[in-house]
Amino acid sequence: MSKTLPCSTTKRERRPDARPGEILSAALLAFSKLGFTAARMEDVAREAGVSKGTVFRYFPTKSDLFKAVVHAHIGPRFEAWRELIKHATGPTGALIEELMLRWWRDTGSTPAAAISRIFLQEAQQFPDLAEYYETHVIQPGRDILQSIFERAVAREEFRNTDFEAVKALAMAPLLMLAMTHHDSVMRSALLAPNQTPEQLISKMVDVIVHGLQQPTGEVS
Amino acid sequence: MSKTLPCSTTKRERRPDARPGEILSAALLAFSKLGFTAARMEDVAREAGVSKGTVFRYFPTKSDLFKAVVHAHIGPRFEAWRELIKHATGPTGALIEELMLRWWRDTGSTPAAAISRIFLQEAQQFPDLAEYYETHVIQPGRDILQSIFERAVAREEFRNTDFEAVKALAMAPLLMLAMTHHDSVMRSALLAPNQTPEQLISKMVDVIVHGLQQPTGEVS
Amino acid sequence: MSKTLPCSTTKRERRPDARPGEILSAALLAFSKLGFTAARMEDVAREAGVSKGTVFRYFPTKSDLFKAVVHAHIGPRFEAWRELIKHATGPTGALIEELMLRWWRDTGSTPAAAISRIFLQEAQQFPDLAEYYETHVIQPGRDILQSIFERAVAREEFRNTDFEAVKALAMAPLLMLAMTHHDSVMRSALLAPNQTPEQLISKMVDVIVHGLQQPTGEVS
Amino acid sequence: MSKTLPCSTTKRERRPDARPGEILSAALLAFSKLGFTAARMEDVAREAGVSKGTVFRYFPTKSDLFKAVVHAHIGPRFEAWRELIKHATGPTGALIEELMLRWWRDTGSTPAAAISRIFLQEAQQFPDLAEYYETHVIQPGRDILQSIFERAVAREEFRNTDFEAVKALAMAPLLMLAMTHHDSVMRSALLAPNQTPEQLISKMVDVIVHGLQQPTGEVS
DNA sequence: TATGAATGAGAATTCATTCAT
DNA sequence: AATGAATGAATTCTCATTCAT
Repeated sequence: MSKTLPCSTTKRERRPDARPGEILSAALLAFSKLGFTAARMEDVAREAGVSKGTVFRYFPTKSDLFKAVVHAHIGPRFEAWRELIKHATGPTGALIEELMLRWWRDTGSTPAAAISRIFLQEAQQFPDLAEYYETHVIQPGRDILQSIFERAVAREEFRNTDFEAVKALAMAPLLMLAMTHHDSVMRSALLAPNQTPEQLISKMVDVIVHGLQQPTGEVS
Repeated sequence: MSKTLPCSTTKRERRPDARPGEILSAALLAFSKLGFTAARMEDVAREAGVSKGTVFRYFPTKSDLFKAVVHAHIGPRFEAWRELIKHATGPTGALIEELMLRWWRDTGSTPAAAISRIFLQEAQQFPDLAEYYETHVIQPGRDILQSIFERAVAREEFRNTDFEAVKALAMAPLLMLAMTHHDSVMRSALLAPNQTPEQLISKMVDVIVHGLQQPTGEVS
Repeated sequence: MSKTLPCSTTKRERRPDARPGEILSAALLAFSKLGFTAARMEDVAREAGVSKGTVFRYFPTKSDLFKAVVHAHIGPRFEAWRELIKHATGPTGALIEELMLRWWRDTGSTPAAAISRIFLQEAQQFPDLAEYYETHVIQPGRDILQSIFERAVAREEFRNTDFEAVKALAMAPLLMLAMTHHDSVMRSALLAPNQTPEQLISKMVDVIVHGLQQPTGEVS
Repeated sequence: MSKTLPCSTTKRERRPDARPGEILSAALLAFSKLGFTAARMEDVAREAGVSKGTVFRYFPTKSDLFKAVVHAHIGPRFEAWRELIKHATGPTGALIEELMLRWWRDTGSTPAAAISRIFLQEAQQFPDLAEYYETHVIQPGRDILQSIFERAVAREEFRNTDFEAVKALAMAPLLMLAMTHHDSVMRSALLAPNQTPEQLISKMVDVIVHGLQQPTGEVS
């Protein structure tokens, strides 16, 4: 039955090194569409173009796969951002806008953004991941914003204040934007019908920066 | 023959009027902990102190139960808010702060807030609910904010601008706060260690209001 | 809350004596539509216009209910038929036709006919019922046919032969007719499009009687 | 050969080609014993020697399994019968007897006969199957009988008459025989204690053929 | 006695995981 | 190493039966 001629053409392309990456991409897609519980390993396998068994060869359990997805997409660009801040010369408002638009372009608008959404739902099932996330994503993010604000105070652009709330004010809309970007219903909660995410980001930065500027006159 | 030996606490109680509400509460809890897919109907039953069968007596399917949970907790206080706005006499900043603190107290900090989080993850499975949510929650919310801003412009408190982004700026942190409030990891993404949600809200309103005030001087 | 005035009008008609009969009728209907397993006790209750609890008051289990249905509709008219045979004077063909048409009118075309169909499917689950059926329905039926054939031989209408097969030949189409009468698909297996059951019965009797008549000539 | 070794080690076997057939056989057995509703998928699995999951791998739902069972056993031999008729030379009585005995041997006495019984009880649940059955089993069956009768008329063996009733007279006992063959109680309704199905069939054909022969003398 | 709410064993179906090929 | 057939525990949902009212 299975007599194969001694033909040298290998029908299947062998890319064993590429496999894990393809599986991770497929898994990110599956998890972002359905969440951790509802996504099926078979979906991941099909999307990755391999068999179920192969997925399990690289990632022994579904949880392992999820953790690997998170690790593969997490905490990537802090170094680049720190460089940007270090060498920035212009006004802080423009710097913040630049950083936010970059984050949106590189992370928020990509499938990786779904990870935050999944975390929001299922972090409790992965306490070790959650700790990792806290250490490698949340804290660095807050630190970077803090350094920007301190720079702005030093440059006498912003009044000195408690910046904790401002960080939340700046990060929350971005995260919401990212988390809702692939869901038509929830997206409309943030984004007006003809508004692009980039426009929203620019405008928000504008309001925040205004709100933080040195008071030229009195404040209510 | 009668195998029922210990008259333990398994008393049947007939309280048909109370059951649906109890089940709904239990379901909200279960869904908010695990999400729609991962929550088991048996969890709901145990939490409500009834048997599996009883849950199904009142809610024929898991989807029906979820929809009932949403309907029971959705779109509640718009009328009260509109009244508040209509009779408000003080500065707009104080009005916004009052509204947001109320929302937090009445909704955001309660288990009902989990509904938004579940929606974020699984709305696609419930298109009819999503439409309802859009109509009865999101749109009214946006409209109320819009009316506040217009009032402030009329009173010459705020400069006139495109308020779409401001709405997002105001709503996103509240939603994030609500969605992360019951998860220790994600909560720290927004809230600084010793900060209360109320403090965060007040401070954020302060920054936004500042950012919208009539320019006393020039803007960068 | 439920204060009822000392009004003497009883809202509900009390017919405790009629209850079991109504439940049996409802059960026959339900069983005939869906079979024993698929029919639900609640269907029976609703059809009978009582509550589930009431059904169980009269018939402790579903099996008991089924057995009661069978007993209520079984083995009914043998005496009447025996009388008819005893006093018959005309040709045997007419007698058989008369008996068959009566059976069809009184039993085969009524809901009671469904019992045979259900039996066919589920007799194994009710061995005691099956024995009862054998004793009180099948044997008497065969005996009556036997007596008719013997009468016909005595009257020199029929040639003497082994009548066992003839009984099967006579009974099978009637039973099939009864069992398929309420199912449009299977009914067409027997009944031609514009044929009535009565026409079919008459014609079949005609053929059988012909086949049994004294040979006037030779037989192949 | 096909007896499973009494070795208790539950070895997994991979025989994807053989599985569907084995499952179908097991399902036919289970359905014929209990009917569609009462048969459990686990029964089918155990009978087939596989796990529940394996049954569902090949047949996604219980209905699908039943439909597959029907298709596997339905309407098979019409071509063979038509050939037989075309080349028949002898008397029609012998031809009919031959056909009926063949049907009994090849279909009526096999487990496949149970399909008719299940249909009789539960066809309403499968309207598409019912239509298929009507088209591919019932109609061809009637057509074949019709062609035999017309041949007999042409050969002047049978008097010309309306054959619709005769078809019913011929088919009903066969179907009843098949449907009751595996149930000891109902079987005795048709078959006398020491009678074989083959004897019954031969004798019935004899009576019918007699009843249809050209009248040598007068007819009632 | 009648009701229908409550129960829980059981059935169909799903899917992470295993393992023969 | 790769495949996908096979497994069975877990999950939704059903319904005969029980029992508080």
